Amino acid sequence: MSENARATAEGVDAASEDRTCYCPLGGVMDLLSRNYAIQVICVVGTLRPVRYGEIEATFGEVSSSTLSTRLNELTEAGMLARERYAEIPPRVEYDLTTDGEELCELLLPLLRWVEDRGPSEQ
Amino acid sequence: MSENARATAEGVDAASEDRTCYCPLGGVMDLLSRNYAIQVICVVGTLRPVRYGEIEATFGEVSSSTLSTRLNELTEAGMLARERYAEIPPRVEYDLTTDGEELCELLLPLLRWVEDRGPSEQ
DNA sequence: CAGAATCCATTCGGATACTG
DNA sequence: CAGTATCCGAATGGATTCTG
Repeated sequence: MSENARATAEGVDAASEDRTCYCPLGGVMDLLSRNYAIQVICVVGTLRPVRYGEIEATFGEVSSSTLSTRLNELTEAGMLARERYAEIPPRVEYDLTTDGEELCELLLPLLRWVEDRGPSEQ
Repeated sequence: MSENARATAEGVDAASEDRTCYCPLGGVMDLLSRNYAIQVICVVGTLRPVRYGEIEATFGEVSSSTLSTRLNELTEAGMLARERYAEIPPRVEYDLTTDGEELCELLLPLLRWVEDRGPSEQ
């Protein structure tokens, strides 16, 4: 979107036409609204590269199925890269892709801001 | 665009030391993961002050119940302020609170980034 | 106009159990 | 260790209807 897309009182009637529409969120926005998705990005970005177990430990309460699903979704969306090492015991490392890095840079400030205000009194 | 998009790998690496736990997402994170929540913040931030009908028009497809719910949640969370005018026909204007402004500043770059990469990716 | 209330299909995610 | 598969209750959000 461009800076000149400024909204004025007159822009009201053109609301349904010209104006930037944030509605059709891409698949990424959709993914980010899933449980722990944003946190996963940030955890990987903070501990990269990081193993599955570490991520799981970071969120003590998440179920493996949920975390696994989130990891797969973000990997398929091109935000995470999964490196599998043929060792015994198996080792898998997650890291951010270039896109993931960009996203993480945008997400970390958000998370920090949320933390700073603490558990708000609603 | 802004220059602060230059955190680079250094910022990420530096954070590798601390083990901040992002798990306990505050109520705000929870709200943001709801449908259209992030977009609502950004739409209000862009068109402020904005009437209910305008917001609804911006998202052509959202149902009034969903939008209304989101608006209430964000208002109660202190991100939005609702001003009701005793006129006929009734007029209600939504605006960002101070907190909402801060949040919007963090969210807009995210939305722009998502838009820029488009839905064509993968 | 700006919603609130209700109903309900769909989705989401936790628990559990099981593999390579 | 690093997941996947399955089951199922909980939460979500759309459609519809109604109101000040």
